Amino acid sequence: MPLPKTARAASRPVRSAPLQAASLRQTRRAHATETAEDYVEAIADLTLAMGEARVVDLARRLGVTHVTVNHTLARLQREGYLSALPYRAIFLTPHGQRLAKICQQRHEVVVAFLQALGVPPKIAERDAEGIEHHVSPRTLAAFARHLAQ
Amino acid sequence: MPLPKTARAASRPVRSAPLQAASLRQTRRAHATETAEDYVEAIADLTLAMGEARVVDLARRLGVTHVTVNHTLARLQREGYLSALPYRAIFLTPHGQRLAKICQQRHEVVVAFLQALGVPPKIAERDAEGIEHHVSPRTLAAFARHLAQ
DNA sequence: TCTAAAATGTAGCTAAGGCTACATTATGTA
DNA sequence: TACATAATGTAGCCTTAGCTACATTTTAGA
Repeated sequence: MPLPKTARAASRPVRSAPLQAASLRQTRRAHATETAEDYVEAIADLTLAMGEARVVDLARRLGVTHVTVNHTLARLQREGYLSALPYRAIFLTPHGQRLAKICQQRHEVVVAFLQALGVPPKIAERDAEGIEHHVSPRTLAAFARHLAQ
Repeated sequence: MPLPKTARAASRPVRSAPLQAASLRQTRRAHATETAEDYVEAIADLTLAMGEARVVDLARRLGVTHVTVNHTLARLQREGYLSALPYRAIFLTPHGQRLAKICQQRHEVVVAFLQALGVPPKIAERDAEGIEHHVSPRTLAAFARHLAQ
C-alpha cells in the first residue's frame, strides 16, 4: 500500500510544484521563439557577410535541409520577422532586425562568459547555442557584471 | 545587384557555419531528451515526496494536461525510462533513475550557480529549468568550480 | 455495498519542425 | 543563345507535444 498522499518525506528540498510548472511553461514558450531567434540571427550574419541571405546558405548554417528552411521562413514571414519573394533573397523587417540584434549581443555575452569561466571555446560556443535562449535579462546582466570584473 | 558571393565584410567576427550547424544540431538533439529529463526528474521527486508518482501530480508539476502526460509516458516507457501499468503508479527503470539523479544534481548546481552570481532565486529557478538541459559536463564542472571558490 | 467523484485512458484534432522525392526557376558558361 | 547545374519551391510523409471532449476505471464515503 502506498504512503499517505499527504506525507512529505522532506529529506531533500523538493521543487515547488507551481513554480516548476510556471518555469516549464516559460521554457516551452521560449522554445517557440528559439527557431525565430536562430533564423533572424543567421539571416543578419549572412546579410552582413555575403550581402544577402539565401536559402542554401541558411540551410548550411542551421544544419537542416533547404526544405525545412523554406517551411520555417514561411512561418517567420507570417509572423512578421522577415519578408521574402519566391526565388529572391530574404530580408529582415525592422522587427526581425531588432530581434537579431538582441540575440547577437546576448550570444556574445554568453559565449564570453562561459569562456571566462574556463570552458573551452568550441564547447562554449556549442553550449551557448542552447543556453542563450533561456537567459533572462536579469541573468544576462549578471553574466555581464561578472565579465566586467 | 548583390555583392559578390565570396565577399566577406569581416567587420565583425561571423560564426563559423560548420560549427554553428553542428551546435544547433546538438541543441536539437538535447531538446529531444529535455522532455525525458523533466519527466524522470519529476517522477523521482514525487516518488520521494509522496511515495508514488501519479499522472495528475505529474500534470500539475509539469504544467500540462493529464492527456499530454499520458501520451509522453507512453513514449518514455517505449524508450525504457520507466514502467507503468494502466491505472497504476509510475516507476523509473534503473536507466530512468540514473538519468533522474544526473538531472537533479545538475539542476541544483545550475540554480546555486545563478544565485551565486546574484540572480534572484525565482528567476534563477526559472532560467535554470531551460538552461540546465544545455549545460555540458565541462560547463557544469566550470559552474561547480566557481561555486567552490 | 453502491455510487458519485476523482483519476486515468482514448479519439482525434492542431502546429512545429524534421525529412525524401520531385518540379520548377535562375544562372553561368560553352 | 541554349542548356546543364544550382537554387528554390512543392507534395506529402513522420514525430513530438500540445489540446478538448468523452469514456472508463478506481476509490472513498454514505
